[in-house]
Amino acid sequence: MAKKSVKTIEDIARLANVSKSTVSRALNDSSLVKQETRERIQAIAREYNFRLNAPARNLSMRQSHTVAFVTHAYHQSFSVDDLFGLEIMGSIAARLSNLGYDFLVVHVNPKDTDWANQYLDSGKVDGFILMTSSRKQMHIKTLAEMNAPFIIWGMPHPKYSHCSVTGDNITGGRLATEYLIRSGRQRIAFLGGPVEEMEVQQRFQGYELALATVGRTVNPDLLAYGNYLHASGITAVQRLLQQAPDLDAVFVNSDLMAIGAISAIQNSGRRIPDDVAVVGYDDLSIAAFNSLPLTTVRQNIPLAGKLLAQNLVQFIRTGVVTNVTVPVELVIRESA
Amino acid sequence: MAKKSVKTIEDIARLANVSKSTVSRALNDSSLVKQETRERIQAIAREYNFRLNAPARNLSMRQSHTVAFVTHAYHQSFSVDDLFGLEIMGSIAARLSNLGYDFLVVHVNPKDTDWANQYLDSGKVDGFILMTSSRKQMHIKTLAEMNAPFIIWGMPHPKYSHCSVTGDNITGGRLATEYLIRSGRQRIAFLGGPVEEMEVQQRFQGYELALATVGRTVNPDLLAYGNYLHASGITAVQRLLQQAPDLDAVFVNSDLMAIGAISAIQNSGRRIPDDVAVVGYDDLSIAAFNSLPLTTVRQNIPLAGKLLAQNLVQFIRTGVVTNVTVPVELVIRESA
DNA sequence: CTGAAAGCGCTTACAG
DNA sequence: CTGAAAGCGCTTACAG
Repeated sequence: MAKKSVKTIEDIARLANVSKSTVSRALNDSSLVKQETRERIQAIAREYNFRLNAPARNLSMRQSHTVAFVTHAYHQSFSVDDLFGLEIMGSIAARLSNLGYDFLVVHVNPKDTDWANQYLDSGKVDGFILMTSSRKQMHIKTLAEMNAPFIIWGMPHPKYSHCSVTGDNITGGRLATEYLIRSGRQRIAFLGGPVEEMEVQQRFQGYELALATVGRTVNPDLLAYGNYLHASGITAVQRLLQQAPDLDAVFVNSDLMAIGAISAIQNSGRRIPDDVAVVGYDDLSIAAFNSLPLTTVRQNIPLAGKLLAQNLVQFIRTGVVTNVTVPVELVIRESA
Repeated sequence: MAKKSVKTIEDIARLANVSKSTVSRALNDSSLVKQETRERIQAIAREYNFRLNAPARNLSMRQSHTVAFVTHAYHQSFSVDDLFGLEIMGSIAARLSNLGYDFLVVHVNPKDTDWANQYLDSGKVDGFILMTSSRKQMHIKTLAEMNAPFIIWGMPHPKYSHCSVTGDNITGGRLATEYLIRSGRQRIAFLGGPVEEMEVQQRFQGYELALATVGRTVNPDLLAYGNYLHASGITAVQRLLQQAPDLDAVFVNSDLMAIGAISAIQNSGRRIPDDVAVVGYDDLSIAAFNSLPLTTVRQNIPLAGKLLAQNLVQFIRTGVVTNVTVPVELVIRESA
């Protein structure tokens, strides 16, 4: 297994009898080289299994060609609670890789306010993808004010102009509630994510809208909020059950909370979906795997990830800021 | 928000009235600079929020200071089935970051045999962390033969010398089985991962050992194999139930399969743990979240991730190959 | 302990 | 369409 002898474009240049410049252009598919030369050089590169040196290229171009995925890290270590992030990671990585970008995962310490500088000023990354997190608003502010390229999953910050991709939360809330109404449910509870989040307020709007359409009105006893995570689904639904023991349905803002809610409801002696119907949100892979498969509002995670990747790269390259919302759909299984 | 004016070590050098060399040394904590100078320079760097440029540093040092996490990608997109990988990712990333390494995630296409070259020869990464995957043996061969620095989760390949960290599978199998025996179970089934895997064979050894200790012997009707994933737990346990309708316990090689197995067993009209006890493996976060919390063999994921990170970095730096096994423990919840 | 200088392997004006 | 040369921002022998 001989040490590879062709390691730099200079080696290729020698082999092809051209200059380094031409090799560089050929390997970058520049239209500045004659097609025939380009193909000849590319063939040689392929033959010798040659790869451009990334650090050299990045230094020269003053771009890292890599993007950071900033993880929220509710806790010290990852768990199912981070499943949404994991699932979307897959499609982000795929799209990024075929755009020629690498995918760095950055686990930020919530107290650390310096991470963005650390990765940007060092030339390690060209931009950031920000997922949901309790600190999201603060992070957006930091990034926006330092003029860092970034994109977020969720509603854009009202005060700053930046890229985002978000689900259609109003429709999501409406779809879930309409279905519950059509199924004959009379006392439909709303179990939201954090009240202060725009996304949650929009899902609530959808809920309210659907209710209003059939002449109903929101009952404050039927409202509770959690933090999207499993444990909060349990406690929040217990609160609901106490405030309104006769509820017969609950629209939950995440699958994780829905799974928690289901077990708490079952423990209270009620049957699902007979006594109370539960609709989740997201359609993570566990929604279908759950012992009681979840009826839920499906986010289009593959599309969302793809857009997160390509719109960030587009922003890095051209500076155009996009705010897109991806459609949701209701998938009916057994919990409602 | 003025554009930053100090961007390179040259700027710092000017500010500190020293040479670039000295700045470089000071910022790298070299003992070659007088402590006082070093501290003065570091203070200036801090004041101006200066970061060394990573591509330049990497080019100069001919090291990327980044490690690739190679994901198995059973499917196109991530799901709960990749939860083990996700959970371990957290601790790997943490340890890597405090060793000064970055964490790239590489989603390899199973058919692609070229990914390793692509990342190594381009100087994008210094080494690889390989998790479980159907192609693991082949990937090890590829990496070993190209002399790439890497570490795997699992048993090392017999033919090649390389780093690894693995769980104590024999003890894991023994612990689970002994507990089931102590609980008075008479017909204990073994639901393994892929038969051809060393890890699975070792868990089987532990199972056999525990049985032998109380004078029992392995009944072939009580054996089945899956692929660690949820769906295979369902089908495999159905097979078992057919071969041995009177089984009263099953030791399952993953939590994911265990969850599938539980629902299939319940659907067959049997109660858990009363009629049949189920012990899982791994103790992923879902084990505790499951509607029927899992009794399971806990892998020490935080420790495993930490070792995976630091032993790979150690190998990169010094060439010493380590093969370590981390302990397991039984955690008793409600499924057995 | 410090500095001047070469070198890491690319890209890209500039000139032809 | 092609090449010579400068430059990207570091590190590190080498000399002092």
